[in-house]
Amino acid sequence: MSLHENIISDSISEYVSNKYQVSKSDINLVFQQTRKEFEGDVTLVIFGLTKMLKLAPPALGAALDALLLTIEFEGGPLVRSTNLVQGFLNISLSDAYWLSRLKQNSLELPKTGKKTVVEYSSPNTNKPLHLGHIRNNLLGHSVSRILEAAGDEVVKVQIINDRGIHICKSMVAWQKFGQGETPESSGLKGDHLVGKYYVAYDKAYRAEVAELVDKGMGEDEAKAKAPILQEAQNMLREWEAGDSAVKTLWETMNNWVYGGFNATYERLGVSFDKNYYESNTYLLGKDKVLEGLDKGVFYRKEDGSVWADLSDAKLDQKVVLRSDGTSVYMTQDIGTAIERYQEWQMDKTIYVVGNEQDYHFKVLFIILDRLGYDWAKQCYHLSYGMVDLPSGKMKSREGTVVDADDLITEVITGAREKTLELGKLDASSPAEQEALFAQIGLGALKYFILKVDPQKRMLFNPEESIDLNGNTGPFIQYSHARIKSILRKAAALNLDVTAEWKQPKVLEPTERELIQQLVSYSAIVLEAREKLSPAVVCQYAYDLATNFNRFYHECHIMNEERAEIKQFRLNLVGLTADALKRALFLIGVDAPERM
RNA sequence: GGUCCCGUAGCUCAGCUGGAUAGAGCAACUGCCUUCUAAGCAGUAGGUCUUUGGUUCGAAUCCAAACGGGAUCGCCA
Repeated sequence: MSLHENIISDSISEYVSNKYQVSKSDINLVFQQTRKEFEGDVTLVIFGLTKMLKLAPPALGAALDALLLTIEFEGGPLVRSTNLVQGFLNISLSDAYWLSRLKQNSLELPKTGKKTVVEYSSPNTNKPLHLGHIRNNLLGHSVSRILEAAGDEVVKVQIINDRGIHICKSMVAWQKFGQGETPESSGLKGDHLVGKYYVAYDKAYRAEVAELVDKGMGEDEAKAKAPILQEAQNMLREWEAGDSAVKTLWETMNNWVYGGFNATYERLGVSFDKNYYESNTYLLGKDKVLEGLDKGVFYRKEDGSVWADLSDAKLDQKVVLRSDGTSVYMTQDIGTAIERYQEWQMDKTIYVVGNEQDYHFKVLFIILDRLGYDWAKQCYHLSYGMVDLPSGKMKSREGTVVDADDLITEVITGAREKTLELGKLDASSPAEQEALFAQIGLGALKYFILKVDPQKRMLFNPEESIDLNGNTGPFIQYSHARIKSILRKAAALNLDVTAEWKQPKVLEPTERELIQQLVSYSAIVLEAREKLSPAVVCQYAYDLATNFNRFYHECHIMNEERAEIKQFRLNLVGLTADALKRALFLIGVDAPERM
């Protein structure tokens, strides 16, 4: 609730509770933003009150009107005027109030003293990153920045799934077909090189299965007995046994992949404070499962496999250790969670993982709870929807996956073409221009993805993702650059943008709207933290940019003749630029000084 | 089949702790660059908020069911 809502609310509660002998706690006032077609800044919905007090809206409205006009704020009236339409009391606040709010507005929020670990990305090391990872990365990174802006201490981590049969498949294929190829010799990015052999594996595997089926073997049997699969399985066993040749190859190929991932992360502008590797944590998970078995949290079947019985939580049985004693996905997530808590003692953990794993995390959190970890209740799965393409769902087997590196290159190319088309580039160096194209292209891509509510499945249309007009990242960047241009002009004339302004007699409507938007910044950050949704920030940034553009169109700034008003407007747009830049920062988008 | 998520304009999305005539952008059509960046501003047109029932003074919003789309229920990760 904002300041004026609190003041008005207190005042009305006091009045009503005294006059009508009702408890203050029963008085629930509903505020909403006044609709455009009515005059006012904020609207109090009084249906609830009229019902509780058994009064007609006009009678109550008149009483409240008189009351509101007496409220003082810093020596002047808080409320300029009100009007009642049915059960809606539209309230216009005084300009003095808004200007005071603007002067005291801060874009810094107090520290909460809470520590949050955000896990995101979590790639497998057998193939390059794709569009799905991009949504994941942008969400994780943006949520981290939002939490930080809201005052939390944030630790960004990724768990790298660096071990398992999928890696062995790439390794086997590289051994068979690779002829010693390396990123250097092939000129391929390391993750793409390893991905190439994962594809080669799959191709060989399917050929072998088809051949076995031709020879009369059943399909299921053929799938299990294809020689190349057996080679991969054998390699996994050798890996687990610590075979040095296998380990060396594994390390080599994984390092190629890490080099590739890091390059992609850097282009995307995301980062991590710490990496966890499944190869380091899966054994801890196994120990913890065995402890849990002793404590009766799990049970062992005759074949030796270990299970969690979650039927009392309306879930199924879930395997946590295979009959041969090796770990499954759940095992290592248990280990990682425990290790991480020991390391950070965090108040909250957020797992940014796609919604296809809703069930997995539900189970994981229950198991952690049953193992006796009270922090299990502070674990949260930030579940996001799949990314669809206009052609349908992404499927790696059908080659319809959008590669992350290709996509980044494409949006930058798109930004370059469209910017050159507009022909608005200042005389800047080629390097500076390229940097700008990257800022704009990625701004478009990030905004396009983050403006959608994380929980929803989204359609990714490559053409629309590089749009520069309308509700897009570049529109917001442009609004910021426009202000910067004005401020440069002011600086050239030795005008001090940060100097104190004198209060204009009357605010223009577009000025007032811009101020209202500016002072709601901190509330928006808190809402975004509450909802863990960068989309909230996107909407805010867009609204703020729209408000600025309307103001810009209605009011002169540098051409304003009245010096005091000019000074005020310079201040106002300066503050707007700051807020725009901060909001963009929260969604990982750069704010160019000119464009 | 069980569980979970989604269904709003031609398209992509807001709005969902119940409130006024359901909002943006794109696409279509009209205006506005001899004053601060037209990547902009103003406007026209476009909707039985999937359907049905319920709760309520009031439902896109809450509840139930149906229909449609998706995910998941592996000793894969």
